[in-house]
Amino acid sequence: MQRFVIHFGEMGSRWGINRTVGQIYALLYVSQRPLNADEIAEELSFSRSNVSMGLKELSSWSLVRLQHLPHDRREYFSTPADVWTIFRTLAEQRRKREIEPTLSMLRDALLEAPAGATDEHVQTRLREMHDLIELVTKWFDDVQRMDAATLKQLLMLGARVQKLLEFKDKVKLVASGKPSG
Amino acid sequence: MQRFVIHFGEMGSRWGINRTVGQIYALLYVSQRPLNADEIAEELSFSRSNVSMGLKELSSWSLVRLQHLPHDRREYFSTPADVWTIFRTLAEQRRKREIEPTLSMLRDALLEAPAGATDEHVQTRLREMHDLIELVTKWFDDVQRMDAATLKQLLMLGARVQKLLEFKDKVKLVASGKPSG
DNA sequence: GTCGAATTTCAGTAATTCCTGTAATTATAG
DNA sequence: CTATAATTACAGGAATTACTGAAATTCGAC
Repeated sequence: MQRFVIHFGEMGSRWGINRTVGQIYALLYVSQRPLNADEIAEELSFSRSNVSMGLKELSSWSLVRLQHLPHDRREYFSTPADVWTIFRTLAEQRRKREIEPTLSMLRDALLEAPAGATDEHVQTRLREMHDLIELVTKWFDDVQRMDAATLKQLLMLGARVQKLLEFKDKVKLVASGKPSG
Repeated sequence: MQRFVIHFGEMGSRWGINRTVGQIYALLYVSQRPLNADEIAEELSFSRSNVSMGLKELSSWSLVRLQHLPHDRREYFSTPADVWTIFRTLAEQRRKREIEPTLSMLRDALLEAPAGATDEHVQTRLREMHDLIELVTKWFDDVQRMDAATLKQLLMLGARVQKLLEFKDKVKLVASGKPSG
């Protein structure tokens, strides 16, 4: 557990979230029961206020759940029990914070009238990036709506999905009366 | 172009790569021809040595290509023309630097003998995370080997892949002689 | 080999980000 | 409403990261 928490803290810093936040999340993730801020501060030897900031950050990412225990007015925090839920939340939030702003910046830039050959080339490149991001994001969005079981099935299919795609094409060709190649 | 470069710089800092590196990459991405370090330094108003460091960083991620022009001993840098190539490289590198270390940390932790109920719960959680990451990574790996056209087809299929999966199951049932549900 | 242009290294400084303690705020039990 | 536990905001210092200029190194032409 020690190692896991520390590793997560380090990974966090490679990622734009800071060490503290990473460690808090890791601790909540492995904890058997919800923890309050004092317990977290104690366990990780962070100041109480640092923990408060970290929890606020995690809340803003919708990555932690806040709950109250009977006869205790302190706030207790936990992570979802299901890793898939965590995965989805993470993807959704990153999309909202990083992908969407980038897409709208690209769209804006593409609306401007190009002034010369250089501008035109720039716009071509921007459009390529825009289209790629949009395609990948849309797909992700679609896939995310699937229930966990279907999603898992799709993932486990792996590269064999290619066979399935080829098969589908064949069926289509047959149905439309064309000879299969 | 201005805006694109600046946006990329800011996005970079949310990401663990610094502003300078982000901007250099963005500039190379939209540039019509390879640029040398002096040109980059000039265009972005960074010091020559900062650019050198940035390019080194980008090289270590295999994100830029180095080439020489005839009768010019300076080094010229460019990005791949194809956005899909960039996408793949990025995914591959992040996997190597972030996913693999995490996976091996998890595996190590899972090999340890649990000392008590708490440890057992921790290991359960770690295993859940390990399995998820491994599944997603393996899938990504598979998919990455596909040619661009197949990949694009798969992405464009989006959620309709679910239909395809259901169809596949039906075919299997029929083939094995069971009645379809 | 020597020369000189191009690149990199590195030490020091600037800038940013992180973290803490204290003070202020909020919320609830009585 | 009051008392007090719990949480949060924030200023300032600590730590980290980014950036620069100068010196060192590399590299190719001659």
